[in-house]
Amino acid sequence: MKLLVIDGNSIVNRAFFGMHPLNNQEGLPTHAVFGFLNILRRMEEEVDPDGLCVTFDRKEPTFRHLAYEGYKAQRKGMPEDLAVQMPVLKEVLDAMNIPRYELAGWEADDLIGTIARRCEAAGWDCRVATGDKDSLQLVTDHTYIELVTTRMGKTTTKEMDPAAFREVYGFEPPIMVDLKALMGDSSDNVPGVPGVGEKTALALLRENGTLQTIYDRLDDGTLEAKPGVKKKLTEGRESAFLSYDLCTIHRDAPLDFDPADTLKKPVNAAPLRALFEKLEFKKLIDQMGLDTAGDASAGEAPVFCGTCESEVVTDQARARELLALWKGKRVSVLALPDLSGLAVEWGEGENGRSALVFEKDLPDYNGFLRDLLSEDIPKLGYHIKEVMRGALERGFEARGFVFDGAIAAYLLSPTDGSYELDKVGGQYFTETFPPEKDYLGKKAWDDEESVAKARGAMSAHAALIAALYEVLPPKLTEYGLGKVYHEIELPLCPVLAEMETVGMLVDDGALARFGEILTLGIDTLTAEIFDLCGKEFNLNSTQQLGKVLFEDLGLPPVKKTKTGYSTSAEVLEKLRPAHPVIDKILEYRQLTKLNSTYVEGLGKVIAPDGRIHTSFQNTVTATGRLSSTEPNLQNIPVRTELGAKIREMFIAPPGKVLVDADYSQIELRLLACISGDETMIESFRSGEDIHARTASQVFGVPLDQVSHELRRRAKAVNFGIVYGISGFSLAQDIGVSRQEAAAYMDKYLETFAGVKKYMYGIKEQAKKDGYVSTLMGRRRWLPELKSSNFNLRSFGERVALNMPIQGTAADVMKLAMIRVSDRLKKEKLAAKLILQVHDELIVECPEEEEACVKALIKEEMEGAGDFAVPLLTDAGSGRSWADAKG
DNA sequence: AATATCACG
DNA sequence: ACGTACGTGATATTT
Repeated sequence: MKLLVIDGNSIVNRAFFGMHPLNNQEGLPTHAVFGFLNILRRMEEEVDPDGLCVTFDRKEPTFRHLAYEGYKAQRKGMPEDLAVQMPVLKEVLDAMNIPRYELAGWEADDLIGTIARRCEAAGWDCRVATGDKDSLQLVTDHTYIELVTTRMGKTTTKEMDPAAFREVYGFEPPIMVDLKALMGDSSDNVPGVPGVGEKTALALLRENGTLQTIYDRLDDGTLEAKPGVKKKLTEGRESAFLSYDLCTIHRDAPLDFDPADTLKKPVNAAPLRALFEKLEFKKLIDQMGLDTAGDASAGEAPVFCGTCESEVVTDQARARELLALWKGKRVSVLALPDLSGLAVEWGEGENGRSALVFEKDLPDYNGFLRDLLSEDIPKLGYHIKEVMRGALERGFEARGFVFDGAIAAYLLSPTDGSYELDKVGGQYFTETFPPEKDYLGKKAWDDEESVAKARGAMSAHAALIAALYEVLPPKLTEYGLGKVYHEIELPLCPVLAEMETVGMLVDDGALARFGEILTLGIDTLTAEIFDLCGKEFNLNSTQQLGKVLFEDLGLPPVKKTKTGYSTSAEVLEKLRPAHPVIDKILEYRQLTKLNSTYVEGLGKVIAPDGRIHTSFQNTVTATGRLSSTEPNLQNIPVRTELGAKIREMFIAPPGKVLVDADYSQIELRLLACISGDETMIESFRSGEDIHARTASQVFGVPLDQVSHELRRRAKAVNFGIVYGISGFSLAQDIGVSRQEAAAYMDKYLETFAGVKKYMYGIKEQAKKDGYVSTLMGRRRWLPELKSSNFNLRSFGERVALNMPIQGTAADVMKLAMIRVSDRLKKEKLAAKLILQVHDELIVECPEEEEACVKALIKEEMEGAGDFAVPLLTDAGSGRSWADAKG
């Protein structure tokens, strides 16, 4: 038999800090309960126990706390938002018939220890789910700890059995207490022996086994240790044994516990359903099969299109009738890929109605689209850029969109990653919506049953778009996102649609020839590498390569990954002098990367018109940048000579040229403006070389004597500052000692005092507000800053620093794109914007427009923002991307 | 589906 | 003392 014990306080804390806040409509925070239930359900699935129970701390201080005042002082009260969820969670557990244990004066750890001991006594196995590493001392052959960690918002568990424990710590579980008694634990305010850290403590324990032995030997003079250590041990004796006591989990709590009580029982369905409804955990009701439990709300609150009548339009007369009806009305449009079909929903009194129109069914489908997508019918959409591209591919422009639900949802919460309609609907409404794959999936239209389902889903989603139109815009206004939404994101959609449609011309012949050269090189290198290694293997397998390098050839491993040896370029670079094969492998890597990702990858996506049409994603990044997919044209090589050859393959057609303009150091300029640092602002205003200036200040040499190397280092410091770097990483990056790197940073922040002030100020502000924003108001929420997890919190702090800078640069570029596109149209030029790479724009235009376009694009990019320092661009032109960039 | 690696700003 | 820079996407291997 097996029992799963959940450490209630620990897990609910993980859930609370690890998830985005969630409220029900009454404003009651619910995400801690929601997260807890998710973790509980997952653990139950993974562990598959016979019994289940949950333990909780009581607030009162325990007898152990009283023995040492510092302990209590360290404990902070729970955040209000979590505290109000605790009684709710307990109510839910009761309704689920899961026993919970709490005992005044005893900590959850002690209860768990007690439960585990009694389990073992009864012949049961015990699994403890907790995020608290202190519990690891409980690990035995029959009691494992399921260690729950939340990293970057994702929850994972690691099962710690005795073997796993030894693997990580190198000693037996009970020794953990001895270790902490020596080294202390600042997070729990356990003092330990002052002056003894992890290294010393581990060494002592390795030699002597336990704390008691160490002191016994100290007393009888047989302890082997440096005099300093002995002195510290003598002085810290009392503290050590007090710490030992503080850290020991007591397993003798007077708890009324019998493993048999924990055997699983069915839930009390009706009250549980009522609770979940109050909490708006619609999906849990579904998943736990509570739909029919009780009859709390059966029959009421239809889904938006629950009474919506839908029809499939197949004849022109009906289509014309509908178009006339929609004129001047507001309709929702949900489109299938390439506009091959769509659902149009419109309100009629209480009920919605929807029309489903498919290219294959309607004779003059294109004519229908033209009318529907004209200015005369105001439309609500979802990913309207896709509709606009679809229209352009059919030869006309889509107009009249007044709302894009996907963009609105993205701006409100840009870190969600994806915005499927059902997911967003589930976030803002209590209903559950059918999944998008009902109409986008592979088999969505295969048989009669799927078709009916697909149509229903499309109607429901079209109706949902209208509902989102009621809910999201007020929130955009409330959060100050109106400007970014109306003045940047919406007007950018037609620009992106046009860029994607126009695409970029590729010299496929030259690309293929380049591929042949690469292949020759790859074959030669492969043979040479096999020869040098004395065997053949799959060079693309990092596992096999690792074995060959570090086992067969006996090279020293520099770094490990979780699956074995690291063979990354960074590692290989260090190994270069050690063996001639390393060079060949690096070269092999470079060639295969170029060949498979760029030559072959790009070759596959050249359209019949000889051009590559990327997709720009405008609801993906957390900072407001665009991203580019299928193919990604924002990571075409440029940094190495060979790689840059790929850019020679991107060309203008005969009679045309490419014009390329990029912002010069836009992020650093914005750092200067956002932080208001006088020195940096002045430097940019006077047109200095900022990296040289930085070098001069930081390294203390005259401006005209800054060497190439010093400038390179200063550049790395400047980049690092924008990313919220630590001294360690800077050292790694520029290859100097940690102390040296730290000194550079100190000097930097001394020179640019405004930047230093910003670094601290923005973190404080972010912590207070819960978000950071760009100068235009784009916002990113930072729940990470409240995390108790050091790494997650530090990450949040770096993001707080970086997002306003990277995000403002993204805003500026988006504005520039709208301005450039508008100007080109206004001036009636044939020039077309075809690509954006974060700080770079590319236009294709007739040769005769070259000079004019170059001036225009420079003017519009530089005029896209008005800041304390000028925005400058470098512009060039040529027959290929490689030429234009020079 | 997860991992390792590497391309870009 | 933590663990080590922000933002992306594609490919190949392995599970």
